[in-house]
Amino acid sequence: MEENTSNLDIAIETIPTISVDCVIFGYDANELKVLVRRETVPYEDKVYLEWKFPGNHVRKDEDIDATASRILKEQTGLENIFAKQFMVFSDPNRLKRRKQDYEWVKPRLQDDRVITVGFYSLVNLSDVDNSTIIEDAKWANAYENMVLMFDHSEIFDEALKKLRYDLLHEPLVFELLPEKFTLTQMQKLYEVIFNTTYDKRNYRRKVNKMAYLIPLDEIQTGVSHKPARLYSFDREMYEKTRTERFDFRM
Amino acid sequence: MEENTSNLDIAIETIPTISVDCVIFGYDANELKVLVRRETVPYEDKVYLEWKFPGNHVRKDEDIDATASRILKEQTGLENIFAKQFMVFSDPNRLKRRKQDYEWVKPRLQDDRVITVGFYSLVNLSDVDNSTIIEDAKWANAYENMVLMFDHSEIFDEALKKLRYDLLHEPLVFELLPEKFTLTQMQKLYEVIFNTTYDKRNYRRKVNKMAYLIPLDEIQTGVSHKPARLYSFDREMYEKTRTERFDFRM
DNA sequence: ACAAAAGTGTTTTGGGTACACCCATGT
DNA sequence: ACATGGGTGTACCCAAAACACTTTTGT
Repeated sequence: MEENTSNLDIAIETIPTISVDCVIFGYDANELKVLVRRETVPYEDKVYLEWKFPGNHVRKDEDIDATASRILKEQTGLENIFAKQFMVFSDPNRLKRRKQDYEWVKPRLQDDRVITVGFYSLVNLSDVDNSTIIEDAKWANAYENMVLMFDHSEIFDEALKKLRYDLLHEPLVFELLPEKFTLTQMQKLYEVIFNTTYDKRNYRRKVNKMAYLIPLDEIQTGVSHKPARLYSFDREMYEKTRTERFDFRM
Repeated sequence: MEENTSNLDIAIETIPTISVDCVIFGYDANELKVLVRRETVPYEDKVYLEWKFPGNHVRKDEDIDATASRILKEQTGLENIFAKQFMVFSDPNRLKRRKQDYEWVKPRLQDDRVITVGFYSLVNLSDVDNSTIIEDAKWANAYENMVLMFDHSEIFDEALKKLRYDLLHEPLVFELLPEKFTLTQMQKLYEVIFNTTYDKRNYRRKVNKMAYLIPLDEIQTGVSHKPARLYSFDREMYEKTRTERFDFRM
């Protein structure tokens, strides 16, 4: 679960049996992406190229949200981005499901049983400087159904389920959008995450009722068509006007 | 986090840094209840009577669902009852928030840092034989706002939030009802959990659309008024007819 | 002028909500 | 006969969904 720290550091600083794994979703060019890291896994005279989500052990003095923030900073260079725990994965054999994976991870562990807390996160890809920050990592299409190490495919499924669930009940969509965005950008984002399409007029009627969606005196530039009005999200207004039963279903 | 096992057993069998705490909800006589255990906490020449949720460390060979099942069996005598993880609590100081609590728990721990996974559970109180099973425990009114040990008040708040959330999106209500129930019992249960009231006719119109709610050729007995028809939940029918967006909102 | 996306209203349908009386049973 | 909860229908309003054309800009 640990790639960036030596065994000695683990012994000194971390809890050997608890890790955090992060499913980092990003949005770009009408595609939902997810960050995976490449690992070279030598096994029986072969070398496998495999992929997994970034993860890390929990340090002795931090809570799991701090662990997740630390991982997100390392992977994306960003701080204060949205992240949320969604599920604990605790199968005693979760690291041993394939021999080569277990052989790869064993020397990095102090204990062969690691319970991991899954976090999902949303980042706006235009905020990420891919060239400098990310090595041995790629933004994969989230619907590509990659084979991942350990139980990470299962972790992905649960993360996507929870992302969709939460997106309908919390204003998460604004974590994925730039500060100023068009209504079409917002609509496309829902469409790509829920893998569907919405009627433009009905969609706009619905979002126009949201008092916390502020139309700006500003329009798109650099597009070869009628430029769209930009909007921003007013979190304060949202907190003031939200109701218990509110939902973001489109 | 551990009351029923000696320190030696912990050393042999369990993971010292990970526990499961269970918020067990039960329904009876129009009241939502929650199971708390009494602990006697001696501190500075006084003895405090305090309450907490039942919890236990995770054993080396079990996943956290098995840990939760084990706790539920110990506390209620019931097996195969609904339980669901809802959140991880990982504040490094969560056991040290009050001195007397920490002094009490310290000798029961191998490690002063324990991360706990919160589970909530739903039981039908008519299935529980309180007289024989539960010692040093009581079913408290869930809305009593008890002061609990450690971070257990926070755990309760999150459990109730998740219970309500899930109740609207999964057929959990049937875990709390007896096998055969009346529509009024079902309505009262929603009302007590959401602390509100619903119109009887509108409520019935809504549930009558649920194909998996089977009217039986059987009526209540022993009531001094018109006896109500009994219904049962057909889980197979539910699985067949449920849709992605289904919800149980009343 | 053309391409490309922005922006805008009406109609139909179904669900949510508010509301009051008679019925069947036990005591 | 009375008390108690069981059981039922209608009217209004609003939200969801289906559907097509004009506008503005860049090239």
